[in-house]
Amino acid sequence: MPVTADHRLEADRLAKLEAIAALGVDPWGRRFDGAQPIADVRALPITDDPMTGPEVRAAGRIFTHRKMGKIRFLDLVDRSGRIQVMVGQKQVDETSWAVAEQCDLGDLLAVVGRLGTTKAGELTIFAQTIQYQGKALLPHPDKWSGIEDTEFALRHRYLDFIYDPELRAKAVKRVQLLQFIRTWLAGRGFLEVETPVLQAIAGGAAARPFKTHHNALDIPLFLRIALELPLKKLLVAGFERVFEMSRVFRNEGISPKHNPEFTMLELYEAHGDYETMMELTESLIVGCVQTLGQGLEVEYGDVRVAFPPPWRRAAYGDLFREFVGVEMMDTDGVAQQARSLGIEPAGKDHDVLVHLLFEHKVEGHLHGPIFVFDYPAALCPLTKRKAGDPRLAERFELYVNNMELANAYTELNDPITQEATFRRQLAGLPEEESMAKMDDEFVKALKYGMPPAGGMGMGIDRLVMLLTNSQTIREVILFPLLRPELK
RNA sequence: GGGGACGUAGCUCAACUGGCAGAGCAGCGGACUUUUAAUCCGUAGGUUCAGGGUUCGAGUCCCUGCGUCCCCA
Repeated sequence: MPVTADHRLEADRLAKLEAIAALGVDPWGRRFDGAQPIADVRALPITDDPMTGPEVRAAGRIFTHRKMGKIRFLDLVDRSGRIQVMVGQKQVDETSWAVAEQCDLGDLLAVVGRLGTTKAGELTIFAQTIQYQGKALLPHPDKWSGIEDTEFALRHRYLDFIYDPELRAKAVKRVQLLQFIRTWLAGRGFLEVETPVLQAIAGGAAARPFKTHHNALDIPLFLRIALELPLKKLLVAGFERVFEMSRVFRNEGISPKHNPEFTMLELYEAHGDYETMMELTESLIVGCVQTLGQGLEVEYGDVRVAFPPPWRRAAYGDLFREFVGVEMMDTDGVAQQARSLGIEPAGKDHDVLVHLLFEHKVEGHLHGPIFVFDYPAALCPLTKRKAGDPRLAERFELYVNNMELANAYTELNDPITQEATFRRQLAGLPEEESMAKMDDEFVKALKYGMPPAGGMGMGIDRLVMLLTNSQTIREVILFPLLRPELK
């Protein structure tokens, strides 16, 4: 099928594609066995004479080239590094030279040759044969300035990874972190499970869900906004230690810290509580920091975050008193403080006001890492009340650099209280910000007996941001959501 | 949702107060067997995001829309 060129530059490259095909060479390449990572090639011992150097095989993309008559130097890049290749008309076979003459920046190439240095001292593969591995029909970005335009980069993410090595490195670090977390949790006896993404009731968090429809059943369904409820059903089911690290979806704004789909880790440990979760969370994150091999002091923007344990633990109420200046249980004091911030207290639940004040006046001080524990109970419908003080819930949030990184509870396993908290809609809280969504199926599961448990949830994207010094969530997501371009 | 900035050649960017749309890289043709952003000679490449308006004249000013980014809620 003929390919049509949308642009003169594409037409130039199509002509070369045809020229390569005319040589009897498949312009889209074929299997090439034994390619050594370029970084490994670079580490090989060499001799003074390139003719006696080690024979190497490499495959990659043409990044730059310098043509000098009947000889050309090109820089080949693969996942591991970059190396110069010399292709001379007298040094390679006829077909290889003919192919080399049709090469453009961005094309894919495999090369067999001997490793040595040029007169200028550059480590070089002196090609004996080259195998064409594919054409770039569209011109790649400028070889030195790369991609500057954010929109172009986002719409051509695959190019962004080529021309922004830091972005690529972050993607690799993300994979390392996910692998570490999985291995670490498995080592502690946690079973990784997969629970439904499509749910009849999107519970477990306060967020607006994406809505879809199942045709055969003719029912509305939602994409999950959290992992919590099915995982707790698995505690009822007797799995005892489970985790899931996967996508959740929230139909809300996009910002430097929010992508509509993001990766959440949630884990549940039967017979634990929020204090066991603090220990677990601390060890897990310390392990994450160490696995990237950068020490326990991490640069983030213009601040340093110190992760050596133990981390500070502070009661929500104590922080509230310190930074708001009134007791969090002081109804009049809280209302007065709210008014001074321009928040009208009438018609709002006391605990809603408390948390608004907390967000305004306390969060900015939480450089962390710091565990903030014992939250106002009304905000926590899925959390066990504190022994001896039902106004508080056994919940903590881990703050690092003023950002909520993890959230954990002593899980509420009492179905009677659970049903009551599901039914209690807090005044002053928009419905999409409420976690109280009646879920009879979940309450029923609790009625069969869920063991006491600690549970923890962590935003993986935020963790990766923090540990890779990324200021936006886009930098740690392979393909961030973007409005499609209208044409 | 509100406010601000931006959108020019394939890429990176110029174009003064409104006055002939330009450069580097990439491309095309040529010279060159040791280059390192190779160099040199020549050449081509534009719906200035889209639509409307003001003006003798608009990339530039005004309006609307689209898109991206930033700040705020």
